[in-house]
This record gives sequence, C-alpha cells and structure tokens, in this order.
Amino acid sequence: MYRTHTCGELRIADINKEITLAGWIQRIRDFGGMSFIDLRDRYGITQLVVDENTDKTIVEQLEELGREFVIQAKGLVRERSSKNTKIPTGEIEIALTEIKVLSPSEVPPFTIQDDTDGGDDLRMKYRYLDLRRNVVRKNLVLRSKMAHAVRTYLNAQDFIETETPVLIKSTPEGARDFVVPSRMNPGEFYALPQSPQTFKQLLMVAGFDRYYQIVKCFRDEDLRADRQPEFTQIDCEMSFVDQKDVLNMFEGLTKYMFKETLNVDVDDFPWMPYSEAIEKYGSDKPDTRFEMLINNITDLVKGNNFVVFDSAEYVGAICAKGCADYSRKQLDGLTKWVQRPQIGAKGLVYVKCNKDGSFKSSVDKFYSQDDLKVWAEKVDAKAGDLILVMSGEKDHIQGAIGELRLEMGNQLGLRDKNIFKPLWVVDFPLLEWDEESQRFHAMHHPFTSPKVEDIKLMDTEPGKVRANAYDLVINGVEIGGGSVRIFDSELQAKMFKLLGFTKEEAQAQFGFLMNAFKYGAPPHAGIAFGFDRLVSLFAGLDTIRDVIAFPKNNAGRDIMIDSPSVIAEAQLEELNLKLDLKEKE
RNA sequence: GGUGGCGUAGUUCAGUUGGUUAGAAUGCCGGCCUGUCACGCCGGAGGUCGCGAGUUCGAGUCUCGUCGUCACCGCCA
Repeated sequence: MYRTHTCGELRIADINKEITLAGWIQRIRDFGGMSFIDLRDRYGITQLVVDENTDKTIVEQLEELGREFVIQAKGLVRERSSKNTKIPTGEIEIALTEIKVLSPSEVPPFTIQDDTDGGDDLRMKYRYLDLRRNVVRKNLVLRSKMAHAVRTYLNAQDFIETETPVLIKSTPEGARDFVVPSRMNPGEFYALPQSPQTFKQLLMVAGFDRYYQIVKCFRDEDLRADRQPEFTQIDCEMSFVDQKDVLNMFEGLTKYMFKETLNVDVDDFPWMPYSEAIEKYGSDKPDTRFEMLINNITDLVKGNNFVVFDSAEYVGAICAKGCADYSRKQLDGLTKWVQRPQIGAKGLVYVKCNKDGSFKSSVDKFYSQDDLKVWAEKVDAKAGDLILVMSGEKDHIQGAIGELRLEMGNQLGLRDKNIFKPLWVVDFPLLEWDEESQRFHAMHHPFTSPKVEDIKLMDTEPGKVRANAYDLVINGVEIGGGSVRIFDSELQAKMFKLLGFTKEEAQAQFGFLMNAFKYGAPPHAGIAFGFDRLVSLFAGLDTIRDVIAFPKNNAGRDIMIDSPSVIAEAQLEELNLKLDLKEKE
C-alpha cells in the first residue's frame, strides 16, 4: 500500500497517527534549520515538516527534491504551532520519519498552480501537467458529475442506454464527414457519425421506446471556441410522444442537472417561436438574461428626406438604459464596432434621450424633437437612455443589431454568468434556401416533420413551411435541438424530393430508413444536447476546450500528440490509397 | 476561404521617434535563514527578439512574405 490517507483528508482529530502519504511536491520552503514541503494530490495539500528532530538522512535527501517529484512520505500527524486557515488540512502537519522518491521530475515548463504562468499553447502541449491544476481538473470533475446526473435521471425514466456504431456511412446532407478508408473493401470508406440520428430512429422502429446515449460525434468543419471536431452529445429519442412530451422530459432533465450539480433552481422554460426570436433578439439563440429588445421602427422613419432610412428595407432600434451620457468617443467606438467586416453595417445612428427631456441625435438635420419623441416612445426609452438605430437589408440588420445588443449587454454588465435563463425556441422553418447550390436545405435535418397545418405549403411555398423542431437555448448559447420525426415513408420521400434528391439517390442514401418505416414505425421524436457546451456553461467558461481532457486547437490539431500526422507508405498501399497533394499557389 | 490580435529569457510580459551593452517579474542555480504557507534576504546563470527577404548608415521597432497560435466571419442539417 502506497498510502494510508490522501493529501486532503487529515485533520486535527488525526493527531499522533502514524501515516503514509503519496503525491507530488507542490513547493519546498527551505529555512536552513527547518523545511516545509507542500505535498499535493487530487484531494488536497498537506504540509510535511523537517526540523532539528528529523533524521539527518532525510535532511540530506531533501537536497535532491524539486517541484513535481512524486514522493512517498511517512510520519506523525501533529498540530501546527502556526495554523493556515486557508486550506482544510491547515491545522496539522506531518513530522517526517521517512521519505522515498517514487519518481523524479524535470523542472516543469510552467508552474502547477491555480494562477499558472503558462500560456495556452504551452499548457495544451503539456496537457497532462495542466490537468494537475485544480482549476482545470474541477471542470472535468463537474463534467463527470453532470454525466452521472444524466444517467441517473434518464435511467429512472426507463430510457435504454444503447451504443451505436462509429464506423458508418457518409451522407450528403449536413456537415462534412470525417472518412475512414476500408482495407477489406478497397476504394470504399466509412464515415464517422455527425450524430447517431438514423440509428436512434431505427431503435424506435425496433420498439426500444426510449433511448439515450452520451456519445461522441464528428464534424469536419472549421472550429471555434465552442466547436471541436469531435464533441459529445446527450442523444435521445422517444416513441409515441409529441413535441410537448419531449420538451417536458428534457426540461426536467435540465432542471435536475442544475439542481444536482450547481444547486440552482431555474424557472419553467418559456417557449418562443423562431420568428419572435429573430424579430426581438435578432438571433435564433436569444440571450434572455436582459431585455433591450429590438424594435422595428421602419414605418416611423420614412419620408423625412433621410435617404439612408428612406431607401432601407428595415430600420431597427434598441434602447440602452442609462447610456445617454455616452461620449463622442464611445459612440464612435460603437460605430467602428458595427462597421467591422464581421458585422458589416454601414453605420450607426444614435439618439440621446437627455435628462431634461430633449433629444440629441446624429440625424437632427432630418428629424424634429417630436419625431424623435415618437421613436423614444416606440422603443420605451426614458430620459437618460440611448437609442441605437441600424438600417439596411432586413435579415442582415436584424442579425447585426442583435450582435450590437449583445455587445451593449456586455458593456453594461447584463450578462451575468451566475444567472441562467433557459428557453425553448420552437417552430423553426423546415427548410432554408441555399444561394450557393440554388436549392433548399433542411434547416434541422431531413427527417424533421413539417407542422401538419403547413404540409400543404410544401408544394407551393416550401420556404414558409414550419417544422416541429425545437432548440434549447440558455444565456444565448444553443445547448441542444431536436424535432418530431417523419415516420411515414411517403412524407419522407416527399421531403427528399424537396431537398433535390432523385428517388434513386434517396434510396441509395437513406433506403435503409425508408424501408424500415414500411414495417410499422411508431411516431417518434428526439433531441440532442451538446454536452461540452452544457458543461462549459455550468462552469462559467466561454470555451469548451477547458471541459475536454484532451482537446484540439483551432486547426483541429492535437499539439500534445501532434496529430493528425502522415502515415507510412505501407499503410497507404494496404488501403489502396495514393496521395495527390495540391501545390500551394 | 476571409478579417483582426499576438509571437522578445524556462514562463508571463515591457521595450519610447528606427540609434550605444534588449529590461522587469516569476521560475531555475548557489549562499544565508527554526514557523513558513506566493516565506524573506544576497548573488548568479539564462536571448537565433518565430523564420525569410526588403527599406536604411543602422531594424526587436518600418514594409512584404511565411510559419505558429488565438478570436471572429463564411462554414457547422
């Protein structure tokens, strides 16, 4: 036995016990005549002491020790003469009687402390050292607890946890696939799943009734702080349910996770139609922690010879509370901010609602005090508030002013990480027009059912068909989404036709699913949560990297193991592959 | 594919208008120190200023390219 206790458990009640600890040396404080060693493991830190009573050989051994050495230490627990109230073991220390180096350590490239001196690159390269730090490990402990809560809740609701294959088939819809060459089937490839979508529907046909899985998914697209090429979903499907049943079940799961892991009670989740989210928040994932809703003032601003507004399809405004005293510099800063290519607005019009009831705007030349008063009433602006107005093409400006709203929320400190505001966004469009390929794409996926009352529109105005599709959004983060599925092979065929598949293509790609539907498919619906995002939201982080033990960087590289990498010529040959690398221009 | 930030000691950063020998903190090494817990004090070592070209009498500093990294846009059903 290497140890009798962990480094986090000894207390004043353990005084005079002969104990053995094992762990990493956090720090040595050498006083010449005496020394202190902080010994660390996952559970905490315990102080070891060497003084005049300690065996001389131990004093000599001490010279060899350094940070991050793994040692085994035997000694007597005793009360400290000067206590440290900052740590749980701070009332005791270990008078050493024996010390053994289990494993020496080179000087680590950065300090293993909460406030490390290491930068992101270095910490990623030595991820196993970074994971020794409390602040990093605690995120993975939270992740473990949340996964446990998911299983506890769904098992209690009679869900069956089922694994689905990882080597599957490439499909044309959705994200780019990661592919895996098949040695036994020359020239053919597996794909890694973007999600277990079709398999979980087949499990419903199989009568499983309730399925879930905490499962890796893979998408070969460009990355972000909240997107990794491999990520984890809480994937679920249910039979004989409608949309409300699914939302209630997973609202229950979400509340359970908040309560179990953060001890937070959240309100019932409001349902917001997609159209309302776009209209009021300029986003399909609204941050409802604060108001500052977008108002459509297009009709109020026309006919004053202000050509920018007169020619605009849409004019939107938000009201920033208490910002009437923004300086010229601040307003210029906001204007520059919206003119960045990422937002792409031409400009920004402001109206200051002064304390004395007058208005000062950047368009005073065109609009009277009375005109501006009408605007202020429309956007519910009071004295002391600042109205920000953007105009242009409707879809673009709604999104842009939505971004401005979030930026103002940041500046005003309205996006508190300790407040959680979940909601369901419902009634998504079934299809969206893709300019590039000049055809409709499924907004959610091709198995999403249209709303019954909208089916008749499928032939006439496909773009207006609403789907039985829903997203869970918390604090402006898209946590998950799902839909009621098509379970009728004829309706599914119609859907494929709308998506531009020929009968033959549909049969080749998804024939297995349509065939399955011929043998008694139950009505079914499902949902999937992005587990990494949910954990990072709970942990108050902006990136999912810190809730993944071994994440990849912006370019999809693992800089610790240095992947991806080239493979041996023999491997290529075995797979019947030849490389044809494009020369860089 | 695009836009922007960053790249200087082991590490995190500073470095003025282009000008002599590139600094600080921390870490590391050595010395002193019996109650520290971010110990303290004294001393020391440590640099291909990412890489390559260019402008210039002179480049860490300016220009172009390139590589790495981060954030965002496109993309991600």
